[in-house]
Amino acid sequence: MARALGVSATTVSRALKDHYSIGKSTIRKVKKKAAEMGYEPNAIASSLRKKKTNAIGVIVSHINRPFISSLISGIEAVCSRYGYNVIITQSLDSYKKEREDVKTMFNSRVDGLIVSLAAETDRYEHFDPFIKNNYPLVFADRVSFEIDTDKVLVDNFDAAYMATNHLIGQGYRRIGHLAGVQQRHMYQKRLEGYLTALRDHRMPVDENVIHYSKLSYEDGINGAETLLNRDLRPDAIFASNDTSAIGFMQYAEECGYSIPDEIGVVGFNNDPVSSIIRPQLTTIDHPAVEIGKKAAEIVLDKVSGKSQTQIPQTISFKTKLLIRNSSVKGSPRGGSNAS
Amino acid sequence: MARALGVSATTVSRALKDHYSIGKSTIRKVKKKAAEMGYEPNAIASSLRKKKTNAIGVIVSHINRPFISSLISGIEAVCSRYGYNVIITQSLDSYKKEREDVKTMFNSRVDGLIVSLAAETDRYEHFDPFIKNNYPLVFADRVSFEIDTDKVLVDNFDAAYMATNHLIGQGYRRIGHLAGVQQRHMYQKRLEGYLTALRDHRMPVDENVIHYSKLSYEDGINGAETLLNRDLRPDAIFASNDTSAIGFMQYAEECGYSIPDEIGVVGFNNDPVSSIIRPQLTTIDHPAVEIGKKAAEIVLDKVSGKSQTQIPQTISFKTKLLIRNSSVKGSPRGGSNAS
DNA sequence: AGATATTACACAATCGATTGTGTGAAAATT
DNA sequence: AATTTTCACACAATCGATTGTGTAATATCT
Repeated sequence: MARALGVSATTVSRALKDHYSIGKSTIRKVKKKAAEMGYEPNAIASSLRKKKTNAIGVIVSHINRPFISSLISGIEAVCSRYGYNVIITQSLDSYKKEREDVKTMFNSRVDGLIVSLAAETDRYEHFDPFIKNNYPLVFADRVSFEIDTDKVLVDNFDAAYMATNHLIGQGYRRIGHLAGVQQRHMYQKRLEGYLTALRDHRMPVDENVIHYSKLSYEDGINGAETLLNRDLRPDAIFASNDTSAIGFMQYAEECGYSIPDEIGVVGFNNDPVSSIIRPQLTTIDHPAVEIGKKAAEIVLDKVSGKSQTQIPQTISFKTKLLIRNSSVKGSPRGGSNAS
Repeated sequence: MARALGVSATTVSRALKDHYSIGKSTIRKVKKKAAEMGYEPNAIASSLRKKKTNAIGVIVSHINRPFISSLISGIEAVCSRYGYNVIITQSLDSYKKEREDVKTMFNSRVDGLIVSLAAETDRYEHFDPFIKNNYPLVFADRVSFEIDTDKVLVDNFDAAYMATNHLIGQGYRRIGHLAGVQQRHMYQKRLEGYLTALRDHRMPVDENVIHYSKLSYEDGINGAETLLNRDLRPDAIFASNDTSAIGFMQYAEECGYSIPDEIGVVGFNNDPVSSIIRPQLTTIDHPAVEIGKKAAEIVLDKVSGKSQTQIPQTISFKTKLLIRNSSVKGSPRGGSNAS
């Protein structure tokens, strides 16, 4: 292309990169010409030759969810800093779509792939192309331990334990749980942490105060409707996400229960809404952006060959319990913008 | 590659696409072999040759915002259906970053570009590579009329007019406004719609009840603090987004004002939080996903050559006013899950 | 049977940047 | 002055799929 300015393509290519074998005057000349004719190198051709696309693939369930979009934001921030593009698809929690997405990503020859698994997924052969070719593959947040890859997640067990422990410490005696799909490891761990905390305090475990669902706002309402009508209703609830916790809380209030005095509520994720809702929701701070950043760093380290270890690592972030008004008896209903 | 099975690359390439000039038996043979050796075509090479990447670029300000992530979700849904990848970058509302992003997108040779402008942006030369090469370029939501491209947005004037009109109809007599950065066309139009509604009802316009900001939650609080301490405080507010509306509302409540009886509040966007907060927030339903879908459709139509017209079109979505409790005097504070 | 049409595939160029190797010319060395 | 070293650049192959053209082999027709 730019060889219409007298020199060979070789020279142009090398001049633009300050190659040692090109004369200084030529470099200046080429750069000037390139600038004035608005020349931009074709990344496609470069990718083909270098077998490197400078693109990282990301597969998530739904882009428009607070947690997921923060995750992506973190990934993009890191990738962009290192000159990598981010290609995104959403599996919509469908195993089939996820399969296709993985294939698409592979065909696009992304340099690495970050995945937050679809809810449906319970087999993992579709990741074989990446595994077998030793392409960087990192699972973020929604991971599976049935496949041997790098994983970045939070310590769900610990977080759930903290949350439940907190409710116990606040004097609640019959703590229920809104549990998620047990297919996903994260929700299993949250249930386990909850159960273990109860047992450690020699409190009875009652399956009747555990409600399984997909944790939507409506599921929270349904959960409240179900659990609060039991003979022995719970006097507190630990929900596996904020959305369902708020559904639960609002239904309980409509039934005339006072939060937190009669029923304590703890959520999970620290969605923006949790600090805006009144009473403010006690929840687990989930470092979504950090997880995204870390996942991206791992992938990029592998891509650049910086990372030595071939054995997959699992990075587990510690979470923080954010104690707010929904779980502390005697709290004011509104105000006190302490987040 | 797959020519290690007896035939030429030509034949393989054509067999996989059921080219007419390839024998049926050969096609079957090639496909079988390809399947069993897990052959996947290299999209990069294909892109280079066909000058088509099957990728659409998306530049937004911040990925992790309810509105933006929904926009992206819509874009991805359409692109994915037509076999296109979505490459995303976030400008972080920086003009400089947006510039770089556009260049990156161009170098990646995306087949089309969808942009929601950075708040800072007030020049548009960086889009020249797309304009001059006649690559599809569509602005979504945060558009500018200083550059001649396709645009997809909502009728901000009409929405603001409706919102203000509604407040007037509810008997509020001194309606304030939380206005956004006037750099952006959308916030100008919302201000105009607000002003026009007032004038049409022969109500006085008072700059003292208009508060300009970036519309964060804190900006909403500041706005309330400022406006409610004026000699003639507003008895209602129309905010240019939900986030600031909620900040305003909560601060007002903390000051002891009753919403909606003493002060009416209307937001903009229909963020998820708006129907969860109590009192539920009257707001404008902003079809973010639809805007994303439409923008993607326009781009893809141009890419595939379906679209005849060369003259840029502006698609303006009508919005709906969602009347909830924050603006209807005598409404109950909580409950009534009518969204 | 000979001529024409059809079928089935291979050849070779191409997309645009990259990179190892080759080669003149200028500079440095003995 | 002859030789070695350094410098500055061009040649040509390559990445892998695509595509217009060429050409055998088979089928169809008169």
